Amino acid sequence: MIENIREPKQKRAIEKKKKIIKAGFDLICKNGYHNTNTAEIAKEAGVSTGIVYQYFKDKYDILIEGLEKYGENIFFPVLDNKNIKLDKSSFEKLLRDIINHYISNYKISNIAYEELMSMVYSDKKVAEYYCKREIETTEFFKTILISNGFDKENLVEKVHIMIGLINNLCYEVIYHKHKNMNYCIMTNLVITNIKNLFKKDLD
Amino acid sequence: MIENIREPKQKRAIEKKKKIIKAGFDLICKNGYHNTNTAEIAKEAGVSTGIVYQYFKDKYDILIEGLEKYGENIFFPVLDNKNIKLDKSSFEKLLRDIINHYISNYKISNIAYEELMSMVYSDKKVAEYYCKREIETTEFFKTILISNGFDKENLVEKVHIMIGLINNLCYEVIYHKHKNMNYCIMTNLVITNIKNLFKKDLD
Amino acid sequence: MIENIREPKQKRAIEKKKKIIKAGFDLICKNGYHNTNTAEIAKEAGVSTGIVYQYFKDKYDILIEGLEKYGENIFFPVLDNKNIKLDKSSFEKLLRDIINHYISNYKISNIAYEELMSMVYSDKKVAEYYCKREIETTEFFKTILISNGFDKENLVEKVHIMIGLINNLCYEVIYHKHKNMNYCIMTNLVITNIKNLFKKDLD
Amino acid sequence: MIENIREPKQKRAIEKKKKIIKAGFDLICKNGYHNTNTAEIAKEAGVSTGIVYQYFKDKYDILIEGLEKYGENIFFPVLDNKNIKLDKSSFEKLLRDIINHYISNYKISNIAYEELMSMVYSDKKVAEYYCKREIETTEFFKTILISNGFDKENLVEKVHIMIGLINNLCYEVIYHKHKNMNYCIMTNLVITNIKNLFKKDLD
DNA sequence: TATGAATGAGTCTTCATTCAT
DNA sequence: AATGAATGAAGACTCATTCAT
Repeated sequence: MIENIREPKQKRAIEKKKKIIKAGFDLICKNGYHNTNTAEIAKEAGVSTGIVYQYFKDKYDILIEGLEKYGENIFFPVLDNKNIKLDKSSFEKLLRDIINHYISNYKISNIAYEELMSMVYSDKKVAEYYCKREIETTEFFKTILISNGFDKENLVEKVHIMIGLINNLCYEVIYHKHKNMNYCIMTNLVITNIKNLFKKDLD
Repeated sequence: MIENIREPKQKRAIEKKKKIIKAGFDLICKNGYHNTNTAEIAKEAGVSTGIVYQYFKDKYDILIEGLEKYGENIFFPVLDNKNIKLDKSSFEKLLRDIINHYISNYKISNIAYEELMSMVYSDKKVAEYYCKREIETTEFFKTILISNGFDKENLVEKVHIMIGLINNLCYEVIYHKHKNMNYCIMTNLVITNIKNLFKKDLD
Repeated sequence: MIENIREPKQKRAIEKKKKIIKAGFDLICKNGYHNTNTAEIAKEAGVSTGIVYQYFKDKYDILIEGLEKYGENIFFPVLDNKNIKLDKSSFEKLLRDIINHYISNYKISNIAYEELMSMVYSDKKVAEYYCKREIETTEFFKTILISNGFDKENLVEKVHIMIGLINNLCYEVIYHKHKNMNYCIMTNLVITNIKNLFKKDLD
Repeated sequence: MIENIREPKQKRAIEKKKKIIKAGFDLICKNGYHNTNTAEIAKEAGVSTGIVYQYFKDKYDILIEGLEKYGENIFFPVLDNKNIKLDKSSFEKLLRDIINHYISNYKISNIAYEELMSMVYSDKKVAEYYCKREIETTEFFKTILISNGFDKENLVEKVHIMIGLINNLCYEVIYHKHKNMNYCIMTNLVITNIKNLFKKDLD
């Protein structure tokens, strides 16, 4: 078989491809991969069903491209580098900012988050993407902490734990699956916990 | 409409129903819900497709019954109550036991775990089941800790964080998605972390 | 193949067969032949599914036996012979009695009537039964009229037309599919019409 | 949910849709709704099963569209307006023309007629269609009669009875379920009967 | 006689993908 | 480059009937 997938060169064609990615990714995030069919995607994108298969190998391909393009906002929301100012006294402030940032991002895209998390556990490429984002995030925090004089020893492990704690917390706050939990207290506990991880660096 | 679902009364029939649940749940856990069809389930269980629909409303129903029956081994593996001995000096030992127990259980059923976690994020009833198990586990630890004199204040929140930490750790150990991580160190960090949570109780 | 259908001899067995006929016929009349399954029939009759096939060749057989047993009340409701008194002056009264009798019978079993009429047009045996009832009814009226001195000439044809007129009228009255029709006038017209048929006999 | 039914735009596609309606309606009329499956319809129409569901919601939809398209020839066959000339002396001639027209039409489509009549009694939409046709026919005759100076009083009722008489007669002639009936005499009786209905107008 | 468990062919419907224009 | 028509395999579910006990 010849490789039939075309990379659009013309401006209008590029726009079209983008529209398909957006429409497909949005629908999948909203209704799930299995509940979204290509006809819907084409309709939502305002194109014919046939054209979809000139730009994408298959339905799955749309998801993956969509993920690459929009996934950043959904898994481990990126922080604005410039706003991060960190010294020992402002560490707690930073943590609270991160938590708030995550929560407000998750709130916006919580349906997408659930649908994609589902695929993290069932699809290899989505899992890889999630992992990549996690590593990027880890690296990001590592860099910041190192440049602020934190000890490099076991830093990856500490950051990983930190991210896990934050993620768990935020997920709980957004979906509050457990009725009898006080999120204010939980947040404080998590922050204390993280500060304990970096005790040496903060003293 | 008539209620078509029959509860088998004969011994052999009850066995057959169990076989269907087992076959269905196993296949779903192995290949995913969408990649498992009723014909396969029937074949694997050694029955006809028709009988499946006499004992179950639909394919989904098989999953849910399977989950109720076998889910305990997959989400938050249950600990043998009798082996738990806890005083302040043995707290760390307990944590290590839990972690090892979780890891060895997850190792056995890691494919099932991933497939079901996928549904935790996409299916309401599976999500509810997961949540139920989480609450049961939380209650279990709460009870133990209280009966050993731990302070009740914020105990739910602390245990929840503890479980989150353990889960994250074990997941990472099993799947080690991140190459450059030292699990021994991570384990120690997590244990220290948890001990810090209960600092007051352990002094 | 051996003929497996058993004619029940024991009293209890005969009762059972009757129950199946009643349950089956009732359900078919209520929900239609295709929307009634044997499991329902068995359940409604309070017997097992297996036993059904010892008394009946198949589902269809139940319908036919039911029809033989209960059809009289549904197609061309039978008149009480003894109450019929007819002389020339009371002919109109008789017609009105018949019409009222038909209407009150159809009212009771109108759902059954529709379901069975449906089968009159699609099933050979039901059609035959309907036809048989029509002939019986024709004969019944013929006999009465003859014994009251009506002319035998073309009597079958006249009675057939009469029955058609009455049936149409009653059907319309029960279901009144047409909004703008005055049934009182229609009834009078039909009666006049029938009296015209037998003009010679009534003068 | 997206609206999945497509209205074909290309010429060939429109043809195909028509073919499906024709094939489906013909098969249903021949074998009955329940004895016709979509695969057969598709095969008869020379298309794939998939395309059927792009043009029709379901099998039932095919029937209804077929009915709208071809039902006129089956229930209450339409008369050619231009050929109808009516004055008092030609009334009987008109009646005989109608009867002959009905009989020759019914002869052609008698199997269809029976299958559809079956549905008139079991299916709501088919019943509605039948009723609509009956009303249209009533209106048609009303208009003609009025324009020829017939009295408007009770005209709907009279025409309804007339149509019933004709229908009954023609049905009997086609299917002659009763062996010992003289159709020539019956026809004459029916015509006399109808003329009696409009006695005032014809004098 | 009786039960109810078991069968499996049959049906409608969906949808990713390809094709003709 | 684009359309939308067409494909057909696959899947969930039903139910009349038979079988084992």
